[in-house]
Amino acid sequence: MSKDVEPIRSVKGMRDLLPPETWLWQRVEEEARQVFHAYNFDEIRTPILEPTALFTRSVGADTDIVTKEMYTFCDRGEESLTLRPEATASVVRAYTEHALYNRGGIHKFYYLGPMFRRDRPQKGRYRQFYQIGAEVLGSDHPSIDAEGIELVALLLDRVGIRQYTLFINSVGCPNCRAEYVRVLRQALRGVAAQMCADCQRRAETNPLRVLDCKVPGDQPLIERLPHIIDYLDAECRHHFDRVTQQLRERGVAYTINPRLVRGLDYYTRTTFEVTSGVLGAQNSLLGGGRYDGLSEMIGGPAAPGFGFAIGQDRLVLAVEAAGQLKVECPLEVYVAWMGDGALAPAGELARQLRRSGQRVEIAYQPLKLKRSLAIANKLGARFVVIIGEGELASGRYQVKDMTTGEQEAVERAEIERYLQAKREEAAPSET
RNA sequence: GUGAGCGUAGCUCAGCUGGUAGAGCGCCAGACUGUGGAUCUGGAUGUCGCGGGUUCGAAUCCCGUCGCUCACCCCA
Repeated sequence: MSKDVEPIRSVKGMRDLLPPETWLWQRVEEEARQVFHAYNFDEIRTPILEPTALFTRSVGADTDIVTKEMYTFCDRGEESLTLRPEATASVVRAYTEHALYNRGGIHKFYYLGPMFRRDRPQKGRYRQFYQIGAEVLGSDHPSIDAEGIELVALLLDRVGIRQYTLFINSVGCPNCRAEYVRVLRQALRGVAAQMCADCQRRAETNPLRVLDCKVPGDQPLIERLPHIIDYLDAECRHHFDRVTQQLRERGVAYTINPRLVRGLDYYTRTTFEVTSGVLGAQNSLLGGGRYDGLSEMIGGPAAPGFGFAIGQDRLVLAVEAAGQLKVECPLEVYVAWMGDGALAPAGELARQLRRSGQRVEIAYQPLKLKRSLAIANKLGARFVVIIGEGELASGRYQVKDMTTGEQEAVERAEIERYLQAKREEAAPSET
């Protein structure tokens, strides 16, 4: 490392994911894709950069995300662009832009990728973070909500997470929410003075957020505030009852949390969230809900939607804590060769095994056998094939099983089959 | 944006009230010229985050600054 030049570091709140952790990330992504495919969701990929207005209109111009947490800049001094802080708005934009609603039916999308939010970093919260999410567009049927939540439960199960709480609530439609906010403001007028400074401010600016307050002293007061569920109109109430009924039928355990109000403006009716105790203060693992008005907010047609986003950084933390998902990426074969004449034949064997899909490493330069074996051992190789003068002369290579230390001479042409047989006898149940 | 804690070898950390830099792990080599893991021996690596101050002398004390972490806030 040079002492004269200031080393360049990664941007604050953005981190490198290194192996072996990337193996775990891949596993989580593979499980997610499988579950999405099983529920007939298709992948959608939208740009990371969007016009700023997409988010100011959808997420809510007064939310913290828009007012102070977005990476916004002017492109060549002209258009205001923003690194996406979430993906739902983009998916709905794409749905509208390509007039997918004209194709009829219900559209089910999933996506994986980085999002950007200029928060102060802490555990489970980064400025570049990753979400695994899904959106269902084109129907407001309660079955959509129930199926999405069922999907989430299956995915959590697949990655070995069993310790979590699923909260559900309904925030109603704009009509009943307006009524509730009025009642809530009324109720707050009486007690706000006894609450924390933040709540006193929220009582004026965004009374729903008072319900989220974590200050212990405020809790008894919040308990006595009216619940939005009691102010839902008949249709919203019916919708909520159908969703919860279906969750019971589907065997999905949930807890109704009347205080669960999502932070984004576009949510209607169903909201839900999964929290995990292993995540620290940022305990929300995923969240989502219905957003029947979002499409119109960004200039599209009326198009009901439902979706959720899983915080992948947090999901991986929870997967690691649960310790159920074992990820191994074993090196199958290390090819050790001695003498210049052995390089070509050794390379040929490595190429053959690699083409059949095995993970193979080969020494790049001449090494003593002792050194080769030490490297193979460090790399965790299951087998080492040893090729030197004697092996070349006989046409039989030494194959060493690193787990048992046993080795035997195998005909060159038989090596691939031999390794296959050894693997099967070691793990007969796996295929 | 606010607050607290922490910055010493590649990693994890020790270094008491100031006296000139250490351990374990890892890495390299050898004991062992074609046999890894174990053991033993030896070796390399640090502007003690950075800048300033106090002092005969600072990793240690003081101030500032940067970075990381956690929490608040907000949220996945």
